Formats: sequence, structure tokens, C-alpha cells
Amino acid sequence: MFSKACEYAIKATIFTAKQALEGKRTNVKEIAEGIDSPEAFTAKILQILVKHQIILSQKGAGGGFDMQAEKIQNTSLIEIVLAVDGDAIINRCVLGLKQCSGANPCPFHEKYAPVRMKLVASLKETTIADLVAGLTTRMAILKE
Amino acid sequence: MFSKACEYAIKATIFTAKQALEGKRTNVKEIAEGIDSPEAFTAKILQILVKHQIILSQKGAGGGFDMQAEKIQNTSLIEIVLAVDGDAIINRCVLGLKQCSGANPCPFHEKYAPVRMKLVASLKETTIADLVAGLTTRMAILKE
DNA sequence: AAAATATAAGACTTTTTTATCCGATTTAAA
DNA sequence: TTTAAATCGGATAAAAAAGTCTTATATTTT
Ligand code: FES
Ligand code: FES
Repeated sequence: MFSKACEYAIKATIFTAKQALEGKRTNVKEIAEGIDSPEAFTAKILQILVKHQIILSQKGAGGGFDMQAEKIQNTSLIEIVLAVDGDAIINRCVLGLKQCSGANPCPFHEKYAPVRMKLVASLKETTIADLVAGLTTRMAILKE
Repeated sequence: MFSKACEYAIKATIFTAKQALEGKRTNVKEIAEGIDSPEAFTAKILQILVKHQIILSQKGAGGGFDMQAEKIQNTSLIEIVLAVDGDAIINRCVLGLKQCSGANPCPFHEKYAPVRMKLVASLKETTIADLVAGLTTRMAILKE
């Protein structure tokens, strides 16, 4: 579904947002520990998130990663997925045809398109704030 | 979503079924041409389908691949996906946690689980016969 | 000003997936 | 009975994804 990089990106964003809401700036090491991911690889992915202005970075001693309250509230999951995996989840034919369109559909298109719409809708309507909330209220976890 | 191998498997099964319904046994070369896939790799995948008794193979001159009408009618897409990609699509946590369960869910589980149920349902209810039918009646295609 | 801390960037390595190749085996046709 | 056609199985190769390492750069602290 998502690439490993994208999975880490989502978890890292949630972790960073959680820390930010508690007033703490975090860093690569904490994030990698917090989401159980390889540190160096996670650093790579954090750079993508910074480049797409989903999270903020601060270089130097005492630096790290941060996320604005407004971003936490307004950023939806789809933005992370698009940043890391591109728009394949929205546009790609599940059977690998070059074009996915109702005009020249593959045999599964008709059945799949509505499901994909629901998936994309849920990615769009779910904000980072929602996910952070779930982290405490419904006992959701980021590792194991 | 699916691995490339699984995409080829689905298309190859549909192609084989279509030929079978027209009374023709087909072979690796025809299949690879018919679905625009690499021939040798396709041969590998056909062996998986044979091993799982989704299609039939016949060795030797004039041999090739075949699919029984009963199988075409009763085999659903999920069986191909399970044979080639395993049960990840059903069981795997979308964020990569070791276990996907309502007991210890990741933050996206609650939103994702219903969508996945719809996806799996559509994979279960869609038969090869349905897909072959779509191939002609609704102008669906297997390549490009 | 120097030292320490942390991200940024790019080269490199490993693992997995995708794809190819070749020889063995089976079967039908010549 | 020989030959040709086809799948089967294993080894190998190439490409992509995942992951590591090293150096540069920026920032704070001492
Ligand atoms: S054409 Fe295959 S999913 Fe749309
Ligand atoms: S625990 Fe992550 S999808 Fe179920």
C-alpha cells in the first residue's frame, strides 16, 4: 500500500506533532526510537517532509524538528503520502496500465475505483491532529 | 497495492480464461503478448498459478495453459492475490506494525479498517468470469 | 573564538523485487 | 523413434527500494 519510507514518514510526523503539542522540539534520534525505525533512513525521510513544509527543522545544537499547531490541524494524511510516494495511490491503475481512466479501463477498474475513492477520501479527511488524538484517547500506538 | 508479479498474474489469468472460453488453449508467449508482460517472468508467475490450481498446464508440443469453465466462474480475484502476494493485503498494518488488530491499533487503523474491508470484499466478490465479461461488454483492456 | 550539537546532502551498500537464461522434462507430432 | 514444442526448475542478472556512512553546514553553548 504505502512504501516503507511513507510508513515512517507518517509515523514520524505523528510523533513530531505529538511532541510539538507538548511544547517539545524533537530530533532524529528521538523520532527513530519513538517509531522504531532506522535512524539514518528516517533522517532522509524527515528531509522530504521538511522540503514539503509539513514539518519544520532547526539546525545546530538544541535544534531538531517541530510542527506548527496550525499545520497539525490542517495537514491531512494525503499530503504526506503525496510528498513521499507521489500520486500513484490516486492515479495509478491497480493492474499497471499506463493510464487509469474510465475511458480505457482495465477489467477491475469499475469495481476498484469506488474503493479507491473511499480510501483517498479517508486520507484527505484524516488530519495529523486526528491521528495524534487517537494516540492517547483510543490507545493507538506507533510501534511494535 | 499489488506487486508487479500479482498484476501480471491477474491479467494472465483473465487472458487465459478468455481464451479458454473461446475453446483455445494458450501458452506463455501468447499470454505475454496479450497482456504486455516480460515472457520469462510471466512463465514464473504462471507456475505459481498452476501450483495453486487456478489454471491448468499441459506440457509438451501443443501444450500450454487452460482454465476450466467451473474455475473461471468460481475463482475470485482474492485467490490470485493470496497465491502471489500472500495475505498482506488482508492482515498487514498499513503503517507496518507487526500486528494489525483492533486491540493494539496504529493511529490510522480505525479509519483504514473499513476501507480495507470494502477492498477485500470487492476482491472476494469479483470472479474471473466477471472480469472476462467486462473485457468485451465494457471495453475493458489488458494492456497499454 | 572554539567546541559541541544537530540537520543537510550525497555517495555508498544491502536487500528485495523484477526479470532473464539455461538445461531438464514431458508430450505430441512427424 | 526421432524431432520439435512446450512447461518446469534452478541459477543468474538487473533494477529498485531500503538502509548506512561520511562530510559539509548551520547554530547554540561554553
Ligand atoms: S484502469 Fe485499472 S484501475 Fe483504472
Ligand atoms: S494496526 Fe495499523 S492498520 Fe491495523
